[in-house]
Amino acid sequence: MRTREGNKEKDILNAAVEIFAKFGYHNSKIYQIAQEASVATGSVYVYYKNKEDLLHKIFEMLWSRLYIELKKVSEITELTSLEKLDAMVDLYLDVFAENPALALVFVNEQIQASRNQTRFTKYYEKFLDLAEKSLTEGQLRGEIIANLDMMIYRQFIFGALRNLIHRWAESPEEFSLGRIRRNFKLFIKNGIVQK
Amino acid sequence: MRTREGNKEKDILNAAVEIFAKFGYHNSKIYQIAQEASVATGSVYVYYKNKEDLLHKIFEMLWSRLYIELKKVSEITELTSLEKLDAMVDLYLDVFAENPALALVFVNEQIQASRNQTRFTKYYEKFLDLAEKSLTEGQLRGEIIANLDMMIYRQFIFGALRNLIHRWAESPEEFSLGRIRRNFKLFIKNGIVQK
Amino acid sequence: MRTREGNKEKDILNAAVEIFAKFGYHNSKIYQIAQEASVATGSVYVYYKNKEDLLHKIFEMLWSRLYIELKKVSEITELTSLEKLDAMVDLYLDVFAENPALALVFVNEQIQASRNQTRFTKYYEKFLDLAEKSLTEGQLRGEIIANLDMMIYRQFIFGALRNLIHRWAESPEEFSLGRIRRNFKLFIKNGIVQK
Amino acid sequence: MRTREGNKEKDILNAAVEIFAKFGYHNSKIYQIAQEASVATGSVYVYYKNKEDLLHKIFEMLWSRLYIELKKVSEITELTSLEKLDAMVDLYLDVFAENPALALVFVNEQIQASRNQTRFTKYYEKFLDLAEKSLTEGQLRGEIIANLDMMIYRQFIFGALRNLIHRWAESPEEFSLGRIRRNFKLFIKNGIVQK
DNA sequence: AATGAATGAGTTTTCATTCAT
DNA sequence: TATGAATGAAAACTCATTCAT
Repeated sequence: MRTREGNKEKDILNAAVEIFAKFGYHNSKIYQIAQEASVATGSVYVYYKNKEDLLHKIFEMLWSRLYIELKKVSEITELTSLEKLDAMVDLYLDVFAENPALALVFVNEQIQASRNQTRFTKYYEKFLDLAEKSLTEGQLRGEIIANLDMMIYRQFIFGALRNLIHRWAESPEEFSLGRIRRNFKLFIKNGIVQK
Repeated sequence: MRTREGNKEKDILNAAVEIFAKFGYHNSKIYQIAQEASVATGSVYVYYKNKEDLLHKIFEMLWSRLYIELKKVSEITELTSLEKLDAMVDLYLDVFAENPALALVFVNEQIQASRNQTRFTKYYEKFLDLAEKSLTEGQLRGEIIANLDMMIYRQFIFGALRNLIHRWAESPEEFSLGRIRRNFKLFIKNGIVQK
Repeated sequence: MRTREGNKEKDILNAAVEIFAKFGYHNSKIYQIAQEASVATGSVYVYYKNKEDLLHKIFEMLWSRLYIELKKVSEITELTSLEKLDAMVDLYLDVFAENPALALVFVNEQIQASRNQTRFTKYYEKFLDLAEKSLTEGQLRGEIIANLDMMIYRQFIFGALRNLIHRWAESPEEFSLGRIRRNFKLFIKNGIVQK
Repeated sequence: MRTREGNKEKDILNAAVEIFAKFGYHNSKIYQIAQEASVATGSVYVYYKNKEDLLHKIFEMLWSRLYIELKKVSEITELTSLEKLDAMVDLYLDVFAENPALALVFVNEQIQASRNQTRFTKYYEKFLDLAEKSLTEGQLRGEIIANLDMMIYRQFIFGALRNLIHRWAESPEEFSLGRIRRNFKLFIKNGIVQK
């Protein structure tokens, strides 16, 4: 619970992030969110249509941020495709860095958020498409192996990154973001085989 | 004693897997599971304490199978550590290969299954520990790079694998297991950089 | 649970007395009674129509015993009416003396037993009627005060006796039957005023 | 805030008294109570934790009233101990006089109310202790026989009174409170023996 | 007669959502 | 807007009773 200047709509969404992160979407009660936001239960419904809407708004906010950032990165022409890949990992981690609760909701409730709602699948695909584009450029330039199964690869790195963020959000002291950042970039590029 | 034509206990568990996979744990109703298993609602409670127990039994069955298989693989002395890593990926995929619904439950409900239940976290850690052991051997033999952050790496591959299984379970025709199998092994070992 | 020679019907009824005494009628489960009687759940229904029937049979057995004993006492012509009153108290206590569990069921479940069943009210009235007859004789003989409101008085002593039996059944070491017997007889006859 | 025309909390408790009196605690359904109180089923749970809580609140209210009244009586120094005893009988009857349903619940559900709850046993004991104190004073002043087994006696009169209240509540026209009041006081003090 | 697995009607309780103020 | 009391639909779970063997 926080003292606030008066942006109830934002307060409620932040509260929802905290509560969803703590108990999971289905175990969270609207009155808990209201309490966390220091508003009355009914006020939640002034700003949000229903419980599901809260979750959707969280994902919407998140995906649009991710997409905007990614767009920026993908448009920096000075970067090699491998540098772009690194930059994408960074932006991804940066979005969550300030807010572990948000990371937990993102990781744990993605399935629930997608149910009855194809919007996020699209966002998600758009995001991966953009990432893929950079990689394809890298192949043309000979920086990346030519016979890369992109469809598998993008799910590969996305899953790996998601799981590491999950670990970090659960125990930030054990899995520091810096350590994740450094190693992740190595793994996806070079693998682990001793040459 | 009434007839017991089939194995109701098993039927109910299989039905639960189907229903959980389709709707998610929280959106699944006991009567749906009963119906799917062609038994009365009350019969579910003859064999299982409650809804959560159903989920736990599914995970128990799964993890014990995974662990047994992994143990076997890790004890084959003839394999190099990289071959072992491949074998582990295979066994993991093989467990789910016959049952996409099971894969979906495993991937989507892990968090719910762990709540109020530390048992599975242990299984999971035991599994990763065993995998890690093989990798450490590989480092000693010079097959794997020495400066590998194992703690990050094991979460890296586990997350990647989980996500790929998820994609496959959702659309097996798009993401065939063979394709996943082949590419995954390449990625984790060699990365994607053109040398 | 006991080992028995083979009178299942009786075993089940005794088991019901124990379980009803321990948990109360409504909190008792048929399977508990079956277990206590070392029979299968279904066997209870071989001998008794349903749960309520068990309770009715217990009360039936009890009231018929009480009534038979009372009849005997009331027919002993050598006794004064005050001696008869004492004898009645004794027979009442004697019926329960050997079986505290039975006493508890009798005291606690009387209301439930009477619901949907007027039979016991009749027994009960018959019992009190017979007791009343002895008292009326006593009035004629001048042993008992003439202006006694019998209708109130009989409920008075019945309630008092019931409560004392209850106390005894709950903690026999604190409220011994002998002590109850002795004092009860004094109270109903002489009161407590110092003359 | 929605209108609160009456006092719903009190309405529900009163409704519970009526329904419990009519059907018994275990045969009463929450929706019956809600209906009797003209509220929705869920509203019962706004004011009371669960069904058992309703019963507890009834007993709490009752015992505290009884105890307060008793305290008052016991502190009137002008009364002899026998007069105090009479006054106690009066207060006891007065509490129920206006509400037969309450009397029935008090008499019939005491055992259920005590289960999982020692609070009421304490109230009950405190009540009897206070009554006992008055009697002991009477013994010192020579108003009451010295060799009175108080432990038995207090259970004796309590049981008798309870049963008479029960009869009255069931059929007030047959057992008028006035008649009970008058006779009860005679019985406990003087017994029935013609001197 | 005896069994105990199977049944499903019946009830409590929860909680997202509404709405009068 | 903001409130929070009131709602009632929905679901998990219980357990007396049945019945095929």
